[in-house]
Amino acid sequence: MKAKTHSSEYYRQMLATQDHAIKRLNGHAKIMLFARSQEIPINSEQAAHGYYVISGAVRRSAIRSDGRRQILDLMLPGDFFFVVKGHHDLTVEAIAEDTALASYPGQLVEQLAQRDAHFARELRDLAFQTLSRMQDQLLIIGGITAIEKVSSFLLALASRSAGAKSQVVLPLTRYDIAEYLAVSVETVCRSFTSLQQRGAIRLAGKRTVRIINRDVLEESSDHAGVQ
Amino acid sequence: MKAKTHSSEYYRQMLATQDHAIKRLNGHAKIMLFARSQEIPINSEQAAHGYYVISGAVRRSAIRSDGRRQILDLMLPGDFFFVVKGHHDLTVEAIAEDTALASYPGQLVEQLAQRDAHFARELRDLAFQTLSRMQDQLLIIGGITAIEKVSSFLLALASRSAGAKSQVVLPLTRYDIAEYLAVSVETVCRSFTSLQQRGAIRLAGKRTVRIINRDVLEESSDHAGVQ
DNA sequence: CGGGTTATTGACGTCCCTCAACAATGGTGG
DNA sequence: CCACCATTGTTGAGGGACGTCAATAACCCG
Repeated sequence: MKAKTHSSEYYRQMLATQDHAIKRLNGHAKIMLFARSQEIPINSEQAAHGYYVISGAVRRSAIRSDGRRQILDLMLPGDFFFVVKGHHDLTVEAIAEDTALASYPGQLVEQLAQRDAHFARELRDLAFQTLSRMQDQLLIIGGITAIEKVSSFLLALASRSAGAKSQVVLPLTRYDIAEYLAVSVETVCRSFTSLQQRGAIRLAGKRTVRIINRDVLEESSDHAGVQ
Repeated sequence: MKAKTHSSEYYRQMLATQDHAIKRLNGHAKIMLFARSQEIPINSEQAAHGYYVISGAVRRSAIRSDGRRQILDLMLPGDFFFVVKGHHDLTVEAIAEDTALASYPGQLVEQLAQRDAHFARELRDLAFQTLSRMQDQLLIIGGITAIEKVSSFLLALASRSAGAKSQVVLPLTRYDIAEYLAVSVETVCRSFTSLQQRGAIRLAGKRTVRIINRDVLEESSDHAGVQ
């Protein structure tokens, strides 16, 4: 049974619930649907193109010289992000099937920012969102053990995803998680099973994590807890 | 023999050589000197306070729940950075003795940004600088082996530091490097000696690294090279 | 000179990456 | 609908890399 693709109107209604400064441009925003692994266009204008994640997930990643891929940022529903023609060769692509984005042409954003100084300021705050996300990721990756990383990752995901905090639906594969945490896929799997054996989480299906004991999970997320 | 502390006028001349959009506010900028490990004030206004590094080095770091410290960003001469009253408890402090900063009051920056849309745009680009730095760091930390991390770190430092690229003066201790790369201090040391044995670098004193063979160093900076 | 910080090297144990095999899943076409 | 195949997920064995503990050296500054 395949998930039904929603109408453009459906996504536009979801978009209306957002609370960003950008919402003032919603009238001019285009709703775009992406398949898994499909690249988000950069539209190489001068101005930085803006996107808002309605549903699904998006990753920004870079390829190392040795071929490995490192996910640099992970955008979830409710997140806003810019796409600039970076000096590095990094790609931005949809992770989940049927990822819905609202697209704000850089031209329009730039114009409004020039007219409205208050809007320009909120735009800057939006950029700090990205910075904050990357800081969190840096702290997660900087962990010593793999269980530490996976635990922090799950907690971060739980706090970012809307609704019930005790159940997290992973929008990414184990491979994506591995590339995000800079560990091998096998280690990610072993960490999951280990956390399950400790009674911290329970896997309901491959992609759904129920947080059984948050204390144990938080304890595992720092090095003292793992010992 | 202690390095002579320069006059405020000396630093102001160095500041005049900068090429940022912020230079228009140089007249209102204050020159501030910091000792090693001295914290940079946040001035908790609403507006984000701006700093330009004239000489020395600054680190932004966070303390983990297990007590370890992670350096989240490293600012070198020529870099511009903002200090916002972060939701996380992170500290910003000088690394090197006699670190000289130009301080741009958030109030003034905000005002000019409101008057001049072009300036506001350049301000946004300045924020992307920070983003770019953190992306580089994420790629470095995401490396597998320690030698990989140290090699990338040295190369990044060499490309960021002005002047002769074949000689890098480390503004930070081994401990700082360890906290930046998220590895132990001992491993940092071993990586240095290992790179020296391979003929990639040569340690001239504890804090000066001469890059003997850049090819070997670049080869060590990806995993294929380390094998 | 003396004490505190910084830097280096060794021994040891553990964690994780690699290779490998296999299971489970999902989509496609007959 | 089922067979097939690619993708995704899981578990085991083995070896190398790194963290920890420890001792010592080098350095800085009073």
